[in-house]
Amino acid sequence: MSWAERVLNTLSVHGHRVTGPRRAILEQIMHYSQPFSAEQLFRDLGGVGGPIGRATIYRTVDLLLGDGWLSRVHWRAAREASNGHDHAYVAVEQGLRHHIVCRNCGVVVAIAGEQIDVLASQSAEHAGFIYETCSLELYGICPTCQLR
Amino acid sequence: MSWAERVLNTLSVHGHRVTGPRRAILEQIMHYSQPFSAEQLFRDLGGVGGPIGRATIYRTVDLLLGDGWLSRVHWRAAREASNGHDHAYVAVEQGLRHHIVCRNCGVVVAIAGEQIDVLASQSAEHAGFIYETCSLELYGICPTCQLR
DNA sequence: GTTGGTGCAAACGCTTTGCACTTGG
DNA sequence: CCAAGTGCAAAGCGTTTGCACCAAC
Repeated sequence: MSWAERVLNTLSVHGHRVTGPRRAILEQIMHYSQPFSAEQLFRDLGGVGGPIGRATIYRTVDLLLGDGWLSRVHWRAAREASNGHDHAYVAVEQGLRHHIVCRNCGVVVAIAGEQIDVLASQSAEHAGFIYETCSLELYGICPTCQLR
Repeated sequence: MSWAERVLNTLSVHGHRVTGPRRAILEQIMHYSQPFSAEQLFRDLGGVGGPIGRATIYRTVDLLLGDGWLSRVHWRAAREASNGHDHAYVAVEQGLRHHIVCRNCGVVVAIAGEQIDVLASQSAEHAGFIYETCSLELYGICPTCQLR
């Protein structure tokens, strides 16, 4: 079952509707290997005059973000890779909340984070906090860019 | 030497000027214990008609961000704590790049991250990347809020 | 005296909103 | 059926920019 299908199933279970625009948006998101912006999504889905309105894009991105299906990336390198837009998003695979972004080409690779989660929860407790969640963004140069 | 003084020294060394507005902005930032937005900074420094223009706030925040003196926080909880504005910033103490944010009151505590950095660099290498840097945001409930 | 920094106000562009229409369940 | 979802276009608003003036070094 693909990421898009999993998202649709969950939406359905949560009482949301599985609509054409949502299918199209999810499908498009799956094709990205780099952080993308809402505007870029809009453009790639047909832009002005296309079948999907801007508002729907933003509302859907918000929905996905709220349910943890998307993660925001906001460092300069990531933003630049995403055409200069301020907010870039990355699809989140189950259990792979963390990711590493290439500062050169912007490609994103999800990484397993059990150890990170453990370490994070320990750090939180050390500060007296009740740990809830964390988000880690790594930056570096990907294998492909290293060869150039 | 305070954070503001350290920042000013570094700016000076880098060929930037130590001006009144910059002093005021740095001073104000030191007073925050929660993530703050550019707009909030502008308001707290006098707002419209005040001694410092909006443009200066934004330009300075950008400068500080670029040199790593500020860190961006962008999760919903943090944003809400920061009056609903999209971008929230946190002053970065030397070596304490990571921080934990209380989901309830928004208070921020810096945390040491040697272990996190080590783990991050290992994860990056495991993915074939040349590690450069990382940013970790933890979320939880602070000691004070736990008592309520 | 230079040149980087600043303030102002207008321009920008991403995001949100109101409302009538459409559609999924 | 009917509430959730959508499209459109306008409004909103945080952020950037151009330009003349000012002040740090």
